[in-house]
Amino acid sequence: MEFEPQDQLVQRQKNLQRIAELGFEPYPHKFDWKQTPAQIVAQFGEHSAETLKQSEVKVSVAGRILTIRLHGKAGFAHIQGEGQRLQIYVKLDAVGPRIFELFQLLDMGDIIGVSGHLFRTKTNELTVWVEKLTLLTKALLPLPEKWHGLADVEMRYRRRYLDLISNERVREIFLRRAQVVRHMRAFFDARNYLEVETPMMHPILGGATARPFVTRHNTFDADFYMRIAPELYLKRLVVGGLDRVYEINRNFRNEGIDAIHLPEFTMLEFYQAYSDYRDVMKLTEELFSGIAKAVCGGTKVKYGDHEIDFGRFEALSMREAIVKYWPTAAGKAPTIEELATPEGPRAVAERYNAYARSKGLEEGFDAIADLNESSAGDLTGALFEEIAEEHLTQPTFIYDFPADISPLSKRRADDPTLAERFELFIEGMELANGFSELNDPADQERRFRAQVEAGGLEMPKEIDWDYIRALAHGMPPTAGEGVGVDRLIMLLTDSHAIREVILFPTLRPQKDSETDAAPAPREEHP
RNA sequence: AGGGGCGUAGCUCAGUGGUAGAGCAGCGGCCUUUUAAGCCGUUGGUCGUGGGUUCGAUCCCCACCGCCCCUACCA
Repeated sequence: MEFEPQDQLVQRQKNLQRIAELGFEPYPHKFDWKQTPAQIVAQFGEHSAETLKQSEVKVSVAGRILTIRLHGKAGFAHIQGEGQRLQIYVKLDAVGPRIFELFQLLDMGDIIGVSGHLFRTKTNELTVWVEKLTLLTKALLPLPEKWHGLADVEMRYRRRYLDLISNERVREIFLRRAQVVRHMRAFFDARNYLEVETPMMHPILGGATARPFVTRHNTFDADFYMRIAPELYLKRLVVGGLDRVYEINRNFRNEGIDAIHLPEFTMLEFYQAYSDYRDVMKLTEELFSGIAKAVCGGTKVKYGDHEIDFGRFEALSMREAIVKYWPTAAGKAPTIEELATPEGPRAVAERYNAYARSKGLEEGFDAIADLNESSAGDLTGALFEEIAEEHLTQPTFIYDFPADISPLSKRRADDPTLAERFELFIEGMELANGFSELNDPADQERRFRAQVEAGGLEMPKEIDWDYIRALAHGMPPTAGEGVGVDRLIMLLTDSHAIREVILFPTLRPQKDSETDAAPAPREEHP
C-alpha cells in the first residue's frame, strides 16, 4: 500500500502489528452492540448525574474514534455512530493493563466497540465508563483535520467518505435527500400510481432535447443511447393500461456542467390517464408543499438569504412573464396581444436585441440569436429565458408554451400554436416540466419528422415508429410531468450547487500520476 | 469556449525577489474527569508542472495541467 501520508500509514501498521502481538484479533468479525451512540444520547442525554449513578445504565456501543485525549493512566475519546458523538472514558484501573495498552495504541479514525456504564463527567458530559474495549477495525490512514474538517472542494467529492465523516452538514443533506425520495414514493403510492422501471439504454433518442451518451452493446453489435428521459416508455405503459405510473431514476445528458447541471441527474417522472396539465399543476403543488412540510417542518424554507414559500404557487403564461419582466430601460414594453401575433415575437426580439447591444455584453445582457432562422415559438421561448427566467424566485408555473418547442405536448384546443404545457420555476431554476400528452399519432409523426429534419446532435436521427404505433393503438387523454429531484433537494437543504446533493458527482477522471496512490501492479479480475 | 481567482507539509492556512512558517495530525516524553486538553521536545516540503527574466524565483513573466466562480452552451 502506498498512500499519503505514507509515514503515518507505516506507523499505524506498526500499531496494528503491536496490537496483534498483544493477542487482540486485528479485524474481528462481529461486535455484540446493544445501542448506537445516537440511541444512547437520545435516551440518556437528559438524565442527570444522580439518575445515572442510581440506575447504573449498562451500554455496549460501537463507533469510529474522532478525538483522543490521553492523560497518562486514563484517557478520553469521542466515538461517532449514526452521526452522533459520544464520549468514552478509559481508565487503567477500570480496564486493566492489557486493554489499557490497546487503548494507547489506538489512533483517530479507528473503529472500536466498548461496553460499560453511563456517567457524567465533572463538566457534565454524558460519557461511557469503559469496562471492556475491543478494536473492531484499524484505520491505516488518518482523518482530515479535526477542527476544520475537509475543505478542499474537489477532495470532498472525490473522497466523499471523508467528507461524510468530518462534515456533519453533508450527512444531513443526504439523510434529508432520502426523506424527500421516500416521501415522493409515499405520495404517489398513496394515490394509486405504480412505480415502474424503464430502460436506461435506448436504441432511439427521445423524450427530450439533449445530447446523449452513446454506448455499445457487443452481442447486438449496436449502439445504444443512455436515456435522456424515460418519457416515451412511460407513456407506452399508459397505452398498456397502467393508467398511473411513476419512475424515480437517473437521466444522462452529455452537456455542460455547472451549479445546476450534471451529466447524470435524478428525475421523477409520472403520468396519469384521464387528466390534463391543470390536474398535474395542482398535484405538483400538493407534492411540493407536502414534501416541504414533511422534511422542513413547514412550507416556508430558508434558501440563502431569503425564504421560499412552497405553500403559494404563482402562475403566469409565458407571454405574461415576458411582459412582466421586460426591462423598463428597454423601451416600449410588448403586450400580450403583440406577442400573440405571428410576427410579434420577432419584432419584440429585435427591440430587445437593440437594447441588449446598447447595454453591452459586459453588463450581462445577451442578444437573442438566429432571429431569421427561428420560429415565433422559438423566439417566444428565447425571450422568456432571457428576460423572465432569472426573476422567478418563488414557485411559479409558466404555462402556454409555444407548440413548436413542445414536440410531445398536446396543442390547446382554442389556439393550436400553443401547447398545454407548463414549467415550474423556483430560484430561477427549472424544477419541473409537465403537459397534456400529445396522443394524436398523426400529429406526433409530423412533429417527429420535423425533429429529424431539423437535425443536430441533440435531435433523434430516426423516428421512433414503435412509439407512434403505440399511440395508434390509443392512449387515453393523459398528462404527465418530470421533476428534477436533485434541484428540489437543493432547495430543501439550502444547497447552492447540484454537486452538494449528489453523493458522487461526475468529476473529471484522474490520471494515475495525479493521485497520491502508486497504482502498483494491476490485478486482473477474472 | 471566453473572463476572473486559486494551487505552499497528510489536513486547515500564513508568507517573502536572497532556496519556507503556524495550528492540527505524526513521533518521543510528562500527566487518572479531559473535550480544538495542556506542557516539553521533534520528524516532515523539488512552494502544481515546464520554460523564461534575474547573480539568485515559491514570489515576476509565458505556456501547460487541475480546481473554483462568472459568462456562454445546455428546455
